[in-house]
Amino acid sequence: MRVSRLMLVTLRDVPADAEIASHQLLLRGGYIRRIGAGIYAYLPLMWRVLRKITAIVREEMDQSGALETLLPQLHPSELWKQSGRWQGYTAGEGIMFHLEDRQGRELGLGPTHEEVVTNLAGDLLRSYKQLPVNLYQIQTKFRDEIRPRFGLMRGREFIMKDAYSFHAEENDLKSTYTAMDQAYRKIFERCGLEAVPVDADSGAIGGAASQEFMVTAEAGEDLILISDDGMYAANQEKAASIPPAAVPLADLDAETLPTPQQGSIDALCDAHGWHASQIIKVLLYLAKLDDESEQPVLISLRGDQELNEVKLINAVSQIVDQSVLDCQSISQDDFSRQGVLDIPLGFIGPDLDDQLLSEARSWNPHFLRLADHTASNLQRFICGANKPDLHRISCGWNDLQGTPTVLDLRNAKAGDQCLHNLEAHLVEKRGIEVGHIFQLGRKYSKALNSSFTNEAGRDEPFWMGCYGIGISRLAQAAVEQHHDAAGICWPTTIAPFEAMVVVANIQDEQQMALGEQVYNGLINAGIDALLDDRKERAGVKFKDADLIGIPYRIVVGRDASEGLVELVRRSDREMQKLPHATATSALIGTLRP
RNA sequence: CGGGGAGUGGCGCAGUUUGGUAGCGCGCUUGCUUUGGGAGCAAGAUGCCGCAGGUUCGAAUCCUGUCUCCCCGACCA
Repeated sequence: MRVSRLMLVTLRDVPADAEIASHQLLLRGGYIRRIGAGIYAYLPLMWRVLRKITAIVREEMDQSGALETLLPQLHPSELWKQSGRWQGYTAGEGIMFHLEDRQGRELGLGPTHEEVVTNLAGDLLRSYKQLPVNLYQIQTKFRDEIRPRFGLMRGREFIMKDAYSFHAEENDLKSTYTAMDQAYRKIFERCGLEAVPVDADSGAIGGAASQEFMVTAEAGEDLILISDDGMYAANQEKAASIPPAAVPLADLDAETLPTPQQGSIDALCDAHGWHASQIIKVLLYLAKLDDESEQPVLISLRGDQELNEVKLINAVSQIVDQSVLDCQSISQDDFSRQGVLDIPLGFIGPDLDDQLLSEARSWNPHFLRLADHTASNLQRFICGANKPDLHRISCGWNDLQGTPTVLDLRNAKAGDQCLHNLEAHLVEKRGIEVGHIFQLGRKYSKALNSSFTNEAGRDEPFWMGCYGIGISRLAQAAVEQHHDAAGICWPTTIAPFEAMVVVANIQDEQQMALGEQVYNGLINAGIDALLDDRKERAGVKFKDADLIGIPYRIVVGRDASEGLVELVRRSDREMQKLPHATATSALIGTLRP
C-alpha cells in the first residue's frame, strides 16, 4: 500500500476532547474519528488493526473447539422479559438502547447475548450427547453507557468477542472455563499485551467463578491488587487480604465521654490522641431489593478501614436471597423524607435501636446488621453512644445487644499481607479490563427454560459459561501500553502494517527507484508493507511514521546512490545502516523467522 | 442524574467583561525557493460565531429557551 493512496490524515495538534495518550494518538494518527458521544468510525488503518486482532482471536477460539456464529443485534423484548432483565436494562439508568418498531413491538439493541444464545441453545441442543458446545461471535455491541469515555475504551458502540458455552454438568463447564482461561492468555500474549488475570466480581451478569484480564496501564479504570510473590491478583472489588493489626486500646474503664463536634474518625483521633483502628465506624446504607422493598443496612467497620460496596451488595443479596437493585449510603435528607428523626449521625454505635425506624414510611422497620471482621475482632473499642455528641470508650461486643453478621466487607489495600502467604504483600496497579470469563451456572438457562435431556432421560437446564473480549478496547489498550512521546509503537502482530519504506525525497529518481525495489522485495515476501511515496519533506514523513507506529521502517535516503538504506525499529529506535538487499532480507528474516 | 467546563473555518485557540458587522497558529490551494526530523516567501480559498426566539439603529458579544460535547461520580468488554 502506498501512503499517497491511504487517505492518511494525521493531526499535529492534540484534539481538545482526548484525555489519555492512546485516545490522542489514535485520533492524531488518523486511526479513528469521533462521530458522536461514544461512537467512532474505525478508519482504514484502525480496521486493519482490528482485523489482525480478530484473526488472532478466531484462531485461538477455533483451536479451542469453539464455533463461530453471528447473532442478531436486534433483540425482541420478550426474551429479555423472560430472563427478567428487560426492566433493569432499559428503565432508569438501564444500559440497553431500545426502540419500538412500526407495529409497536419493543426491541433492544444487544448489549450482550445471553438471552438470544440461551434461547437458541434450548431450541437446538436437545440431548446431553450434543454437549458441550461453545458458541462465539465477533460482533458490534451497543451499550448506552452513562458516561462514554476515553475514545474506544468506553464507547456506546464497540466490537466485542463473546462466547457462550453449554454443558451437561458443572465439571464440564469448569474444564471449558479453564480452556478459555488458557486461550485468553495466548490471545493477549500473541497481541503483544501484558495482561494480568485477576479474580473478579461477577457483577450484574451473575454466576460463580469469574476472572478478568487486565492490561496494566496508568489510565486503567480499575484498581487491581497483585501479591508481590505473583501468586494472587484480584480486582479491588473482590480482593481479600489480612488487614494491618489494630493499635491496642489502653486499659480504661468503660464510660461515656462527651465528644462535641467530633462526628468523624479524624476529629475523634485529633481530639483524644486515639488511633483510627481503635474506633468502630458505623455506616448506614439503603438497599433496594428486587421485591421493591427498601432495607436499611447498618455496617460496622474498624475506623481505619474502607467499606467495599461491591462486597456489601453481594452480602446483602445473599442474606436476603434477592438481587439488590441499588445500594447507597443514606443521607440526612433521606431520613427526613422517611420521617425518621433523631438519628445521631456521627455518633452512631453498632447497637442503634430499630425503634428509630418504626416511623419510616417505606423502609423495612429494622436494620440488617453487618460487621466486617476488623470490627468484630476488636476486644475493646470506642464507638458512638447513639446520642449526639457522645461516644463510649472501652466498649466490648458483649456490652452491645444484637450480634451482627460478620463478613469481609473491607477494601483490600496496597501493603496488606496476603491470605495465601503471610510473607507476601499486595501491590496496587491500575488496569484496563480487556477480557472477562464467567462460570454462569444455570441462572439463564433456568430463567429462559433452556434445557436438554440428560442420560437419565430427564430434562435439566444447561450449565453455562460466558467469555468476553473487548476487541476495540483491546486495540486501544495496546496503544496505551505501547507508545512513547513521538507516537504509537504497535506490537508487530497487531500493527496495521509490519513495515514501512520511507523514501526521503521522491524527486530523487535513484531514491524513488530503490524505494520501490525494497518495497517490492517486502511485498513479494508476503510482508504487510507500506511505501511512503508522498511528496512531503523527509521530516514530515519521519514524524508521521513515528506517530502511526509501524514496527519496522526502512529509510531510503541520501545514501541511496551507494545502495545503502537504514533499517529502524520503532520501539527502541535501533538503527542499522545496511546495503538494501541485506536490510530487506534481514527484515524478512525478523518478520518471518 | 448530581457537580464543573465548553460550543467561533478541517484541528488548536483569541475575541464575549465594555454590542459597531470576525481574527491568529496549524492544515488546505497555486507559484517560486528549499529538501534527513512537522521549511521560507508570495498569492488565495474556506465561517448562518451550536440552534431558536427576544432586546437594539446594530448581537459572536446582552436576555430567555433549547441542543450538543468534554471533565469528576454511580455503570462496565
